[in-house]
Amino acid sequence: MSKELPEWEKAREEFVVQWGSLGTQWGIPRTMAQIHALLMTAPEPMCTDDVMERLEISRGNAHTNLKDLVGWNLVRIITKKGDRKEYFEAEKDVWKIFITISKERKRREIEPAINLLRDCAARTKDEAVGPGKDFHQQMQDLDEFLSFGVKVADTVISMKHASALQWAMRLLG
Amino acid sequence: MSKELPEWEKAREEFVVQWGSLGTQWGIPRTMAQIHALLMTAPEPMCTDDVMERLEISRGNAHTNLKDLVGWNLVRIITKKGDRKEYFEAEKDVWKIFITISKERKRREIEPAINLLRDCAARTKDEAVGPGKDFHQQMQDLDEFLSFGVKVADTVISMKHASALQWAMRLLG
DNA sequence: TCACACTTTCATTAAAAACTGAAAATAATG
DNA sequence: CATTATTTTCAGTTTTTAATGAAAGTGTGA
Repeated sequence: MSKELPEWEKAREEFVVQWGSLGTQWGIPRTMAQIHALLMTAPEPMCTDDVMERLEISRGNAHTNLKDLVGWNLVRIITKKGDRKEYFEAEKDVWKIFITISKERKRREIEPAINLLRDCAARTKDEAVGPGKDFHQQMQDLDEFLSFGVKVADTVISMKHASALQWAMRLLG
Repeated sequence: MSKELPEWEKAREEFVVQWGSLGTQWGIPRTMAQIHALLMTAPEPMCTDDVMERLEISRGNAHTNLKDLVGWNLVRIITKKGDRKEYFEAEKDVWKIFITISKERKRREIEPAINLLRDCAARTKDEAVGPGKDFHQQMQDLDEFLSFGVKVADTVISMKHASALQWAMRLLG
């Protein structure tokens, strides 16, 4: 007797697989994106074996990617009493997911870039004319833009969903 | 006699190399990011051979990545009269770069995701209770969030830098 | 129309990234 | 403390992605 999945589980299957492909285009490992999709749509927290079985992947792979997701603060570990296994549960609130990803990307991707730009700007601060000056200016422009973006992001990150929505609605007119 | 680079060119060298590494963390091919960095800081448009020589990469590699950057609208082709070579010039205006990247990412990454979410939501629209309903709701929430984000992005994309700045300043208080 | 300058493609190779599976480490239980 | 359940690591393998370099294609001008 095979497992005849209910309709919503078929849609979920599709979601997981496709989210995985989209992930790779985003530069996110396929398995990580799939696990995230799986957990975002999980009625209950899942353990490593659940994930392994569902996605037909190895223990090492499941483990590593689950822990990476925890490192991204997109997934948290749940323990049930009388059970020594770890269960994993994804944040499902879309606004919270957005905030979390914004924070992490800022930290991992934007801030290192800003550091590089500042370093390059500092090294050329005495260039007064020509290409050297232009280079310095370009580094500074990029730095200012990203730094300003970070400020905006920090503000949004600190907002409640409702306030952010209100604010954005005003923009849309 | 070796080429003793001026100070700003050393900083540029650093910028190109490091921007390349940052790129890979972003999911952008190293060479593509390096070429982009090189062109963003180029006093003059560069031809394929210039890029090959500077980055010590093959013709095929240089060609493919230059054309990919053109496909991203981050670089445009310049022709000089009396010269049949193509020269490449990157957009240097930070705000324009931002707009361009936003547009492309929307098209390549967000819109396909929205399509998937809508499909999954549609397939489960009749689920009235329990996990099936929750799944449907989750797909809808994600869809709504991303669609709203696209609207905001479209508005920002259509704004002049100055207006966007003014608007953001208001947010920052 | 031939030769040349340049661009594009693509089969092959190289490099990087992701995944496996099993062993080692850890920690809970009795 | 010994057993057992579970997590973590990692050397080796597979898969994917990127880069090479040479050949094919294109189009311009003599």
